[in-house]
Amino acid sequence: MILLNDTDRTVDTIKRVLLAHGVRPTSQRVEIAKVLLREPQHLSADQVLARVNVQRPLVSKATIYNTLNLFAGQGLIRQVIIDAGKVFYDSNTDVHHHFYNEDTGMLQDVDASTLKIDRLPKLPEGTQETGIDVIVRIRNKP
Amino acid sequence: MILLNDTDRTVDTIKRVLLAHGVRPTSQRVEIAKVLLREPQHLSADQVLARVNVQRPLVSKATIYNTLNLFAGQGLIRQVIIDAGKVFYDSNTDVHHHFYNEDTGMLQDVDASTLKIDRLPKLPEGTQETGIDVIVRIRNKP
DNA sequence: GTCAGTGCAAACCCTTTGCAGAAAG
DNA sequence: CTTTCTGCAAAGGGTTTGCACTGAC
Repeated sequence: MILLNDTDRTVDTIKRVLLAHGVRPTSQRVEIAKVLLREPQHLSADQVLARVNVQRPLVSKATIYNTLNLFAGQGLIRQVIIDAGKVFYDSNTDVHHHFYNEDTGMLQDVDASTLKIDRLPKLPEGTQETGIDVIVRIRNKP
Repeated sequence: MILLNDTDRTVDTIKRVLLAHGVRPTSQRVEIAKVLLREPQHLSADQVLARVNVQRPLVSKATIYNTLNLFAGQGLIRQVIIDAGKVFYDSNTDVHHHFYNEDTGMLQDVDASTLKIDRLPKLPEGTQETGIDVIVRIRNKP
């Protein structure tokens, strides 16, 4: 996981992390990384936009989307797709799964060790696996 | 699974299936069911629209969406969410999982027996499970 | 100086909605 | 007859794009 604690979250460290992932550290990207890499969290693009721009407008919506897609492509964060039109960006890139509460909309981590897939299917000829997404959908008991 | 072979796919049988699932069998719904319940398949709303209206316009886009959501709510079909804005409707309602080929966009069934989840996580307090979605993402080998 | 990155607004895509007319029981 | 369903077109929301400007190296 590429999370940075408070002392690590200096602009210099963040720049180094970005460069290590093949991402040019522009000021906007550093701001976005600062928000995301603070702790394990699930944020929508809109939430990232809001948090980056709390004080004053630092990054535009277009750049938020470009950057989130770039980060995801470089393995800095991970996309979690919940519903049509509900994408979360997960700053925890370790192998893990998710609870999705359909009543509250809340997304919650499921540690890989507590949901064990013990048999993997044979992949179709000529393909390679790029990841497994497991979403356990839950609802509040009536 | 609620699939109907050729001899079963009479309007009367389809109407009976719909009624058994608490769905009023209007002519549009019968047409949509006829397309979906033919075989196990993964269709987008647009594909369903196209197939229902090959000969002549029988069902409008709004009704396609209304009906697909209704069918999914009544357990006649199942939604599979792949990407933001990529929803497929799966006429196979048995417990099973999916391969998603990111290169071709193809969705493929994974039989439940070949992907075994042997340990389930403890659900959060006061919640009940409504389903588990597993998507194995694959890519063509270079 | 050159090329990549950014911001803005418009464009896009898929899905949902409001409402009047049509059909089902 | 009453209620539900359908169709149309318009609205909606989240995301992407085109293009001129800005900033990084």
